[in-house]
Amino acid sequence: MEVGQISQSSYHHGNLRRAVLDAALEAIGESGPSGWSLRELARRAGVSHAAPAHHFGDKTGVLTAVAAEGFALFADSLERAADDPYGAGVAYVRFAVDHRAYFEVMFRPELYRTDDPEAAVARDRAGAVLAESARKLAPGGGSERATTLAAWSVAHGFAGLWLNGALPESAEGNVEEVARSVLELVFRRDR
Amino acid sequence: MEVGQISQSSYHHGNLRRAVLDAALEAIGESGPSGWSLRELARRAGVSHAAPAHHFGDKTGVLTAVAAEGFALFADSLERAADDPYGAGVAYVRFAVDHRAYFEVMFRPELYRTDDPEAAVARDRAGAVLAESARKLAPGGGSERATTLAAWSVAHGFAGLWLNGALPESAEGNVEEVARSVLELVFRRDR
DNA sequence: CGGGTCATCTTGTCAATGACTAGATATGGT
DNA sequence: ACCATATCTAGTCATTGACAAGATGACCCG
Repeated sequence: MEVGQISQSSYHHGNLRRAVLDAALEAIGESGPSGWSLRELARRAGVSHAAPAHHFGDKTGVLTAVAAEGFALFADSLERAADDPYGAGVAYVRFAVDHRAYFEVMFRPELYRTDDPEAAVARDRAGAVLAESARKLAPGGGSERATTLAAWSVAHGFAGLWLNGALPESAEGNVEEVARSVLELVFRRDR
Repeated sequence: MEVGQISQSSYHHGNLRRAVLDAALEAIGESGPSGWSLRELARRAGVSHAAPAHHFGDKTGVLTAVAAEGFALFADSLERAADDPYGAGVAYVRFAVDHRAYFEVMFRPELYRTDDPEAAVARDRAGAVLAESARKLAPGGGSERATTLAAWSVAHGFAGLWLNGALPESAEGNVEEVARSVLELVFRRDR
């Protein structure tokens, strides 16, 4: 099962599933989550126009796989930073910036099958880390739910605004630096 | 605002531009910002398959018009609530919930022509209200920019999370009520 | 070695779509 | 009454997503 550069000219690709996913991520990065065609992915991977559908069923299947892989990577990132809620918030934004193609699909339910088992498992894993972080943020107290939502919202909102270029000139300079100064206000409130 | 039962069978529609826009908003509400075709809009409006293109140029043109109209309505909503920053935050979320179809297009630059004059004017108008509100939130102080971004992020993020159904069970019950409790934490910090 | 089995990939096809062209029809100004 | 122009229709083409049927070769068992 070597993944390698085997079979440049062979009938069987060797790792077409991976190649199509990579092509999809590239295409998403260039023109958004739906600015490409299955046939374009096939061309990028150098295979026939129907080959991608064999591995993913249909276009939605490709996006489902992207979302599933994205949530898995996302959960990994969050877990590495989960000691401190503020760190998790920074990791949230950093993931969105560093893995834009994944992020842009993950939170767009109309694009993929949200009930896909693999996607659901990964999403729940990420959700568990967020919930745990939130519990550390607001220990006890009636405002726990609100605090949780506020923290999640500020990270998600900043990431979204940055990704779609809505931030006027604020994103100039180091994104992470700006993100930190914003997140601090909510994650490290002098209550 | 029935534009008219005029000309049910006439060659000219009378207000096709409006009819296509309404059809687009309806379609977006049902299946997302790109889950429809120009020809479907034509069918909904009862005109030929090429009629919509005459008024909007192409599919991107329809989305551009939706975004422009959306930003105009958005600016109106914000202006009505601009006295108090917290009220503006609530209006922000309420607009997203009440005018979901508009909102889902407005903050997705890859879908439309962001440099469209009409869209740009409306967007700037909304931006000005937000900036003004933010100034009231954090009068002076070096953290003004961070506070502004945090407030914007929390409203935008909550709206986005609610719209794509990411909030676990928090959205159960009155959305506005939950939104208020979240926004309060950032907009009315007991500093 | 040899044959069978099956996932992988290709070729062929079809309806739907976006975009374009040319033409038909109404509207309003003069 | 005439005509310039905006509005809408009919026709066309390349591209696309989805599907069906067939070709290829990897792997297994003897």
